[in-house]
Amino acid sequence: MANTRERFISASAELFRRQGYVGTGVKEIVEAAGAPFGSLYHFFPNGKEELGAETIRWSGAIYGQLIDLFYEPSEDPVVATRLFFEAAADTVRDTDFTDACPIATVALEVASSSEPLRRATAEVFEGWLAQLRARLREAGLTKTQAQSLSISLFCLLEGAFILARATRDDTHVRTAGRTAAEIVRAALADRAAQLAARKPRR
Amino acid sequence: MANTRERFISASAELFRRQGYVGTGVKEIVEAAGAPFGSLYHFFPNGKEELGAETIRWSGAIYGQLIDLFYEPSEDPVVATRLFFEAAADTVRDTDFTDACPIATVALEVASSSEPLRRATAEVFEGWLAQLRARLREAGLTKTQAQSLSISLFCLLEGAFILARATRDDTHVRTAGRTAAEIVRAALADRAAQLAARKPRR
DNA sequence: GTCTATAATTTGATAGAC
DNA sequence: GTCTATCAAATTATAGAC
Repeated sequence: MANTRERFISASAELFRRQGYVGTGVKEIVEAAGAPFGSLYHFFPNGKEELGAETIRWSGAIYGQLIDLFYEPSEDPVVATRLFFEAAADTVRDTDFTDACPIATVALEVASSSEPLRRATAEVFEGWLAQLRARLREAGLTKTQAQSLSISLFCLLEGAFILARATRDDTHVRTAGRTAAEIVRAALADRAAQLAARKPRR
Repeated sequence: MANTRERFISASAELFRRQGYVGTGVKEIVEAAGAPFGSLYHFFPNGKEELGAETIRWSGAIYGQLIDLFYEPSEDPVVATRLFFEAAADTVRDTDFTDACPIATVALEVASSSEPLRRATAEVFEGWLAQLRARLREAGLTKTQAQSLSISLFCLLEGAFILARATRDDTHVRTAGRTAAEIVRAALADRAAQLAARKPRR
C-alpha cells in the first residue's frame, strides 16, 4: 500500500481524468484516497491547486511511459502508431469511455483560469511531444518532419479521445489511428525519396 | 438587443468556451446576460442543465455555419482546410487563447457525468462531421474516404486547440492545419488515381 | 414576466485536540 | 502526522412580492 501522499495523487489522477479538475471536489479526493480530511492540507499546504499541479505532472509521467513503451527504438514507428491507437481505443471502450487522456479535460478547464495548472499541462504535453520527436528522429526523419509529425499524432489522438467520449464510440480512435499510421508512413517515404534523390543509385 | 432568453444562451456560450460548464456559475451567467436572477429559471425550468444543453446546441449551430462558410461547394477542399485552420489559429491567438472550440471543454467535462449534456455534445459533433462528409463527397471522394477524412480533420483541429490553449502557442494549430490540408490532398489524389485506373485513357 | 430574498447544499480551507 | 469539527464562501435552486 502506497503512502498517504501518493494515494492522494493517484486518487485525484483517476478522478480528474474522468470528471476534470473543477468537477472533482476535495472531499471526493480525500474519500477516494481513504485518508483523513486534514491530511490533504498537511501534504499539500497550498490545497487543491498544489495537489492539482502534482497530479498533472504525475499523470503526465505515467502516460509518457506508455509512449516509450510503444515507440521503443527498435519498433517501426508505423507499427507503433497503429498499436498505440488500437490500445487506446481498447482502453476507452473497456472503461466505458472514461479512461482516455488523463489531463486533456483539466488542460481545457484551467487554460484560462489558473496559470500554475495551465503551465503544468503545457509541460506535460511538451514532454510527450519531445519523446515522440526523439523517436521519430531516430527512425530517420528530419527535425522538421519529426516536429510536425509528433504534433499531428498528438492532435489526432487527443481529438479522437474527445469524439470517442462524447459519442461513446471507440471506432473514432481507430479511424484516427489509421490516418496517424498513414501520415507516419508517408513521412518515412518522403524522407527515403529525399535520400534517394541526393544519393542516387549508381 | 436580443431578448432575455437569447442573451442567457449567448452569455453561457461565451463562458462555457472559456472556462467550461462546471467552472461557470449560474450567477456568473445571469450577470453576464444582464438579467435578473430568477428569470433564468423562468426560461429554463430545469435550471443549469437545460440551459447547458441549449447552449451546446446553439454554439454547435454557430460553429457549423463556419464550416459551411469555408467548405462551400465551389471551394477546393484542400484550400478550404488550409484557410479554416489558419483562421482558427488567428482567432485563438487574437483572443489570448480563450476562443477555440466552443464545446470541447464541456464535452470532456460532462462525458461521464451528465447523459443529457453528453448527448448534446455528441449530436453537435456528429452534425459537424456530417456537414464535412457531405462536402468531401461533393468534391469527389468515396463514402469511405469522406467518412475517415472528416473524422481525421475534426481530430486534428480539436487536438490542436487543446495543445494551443495549454501551451499558448497558436503555431500548433497551423502545423496541424498543414497536415490536414495534406491528407485532404492525398485523399483526392488517391481517388483520382482510382478513377484513372478504372477508366484508362485511350 | 421581472426582480429580490433566501433556502439548502456543497465548496475549499482551517483550527486544534490527539 | 492523524483525525474531527467547523468555518466562510460559493453553489444551484426556490418562494413569492410586484
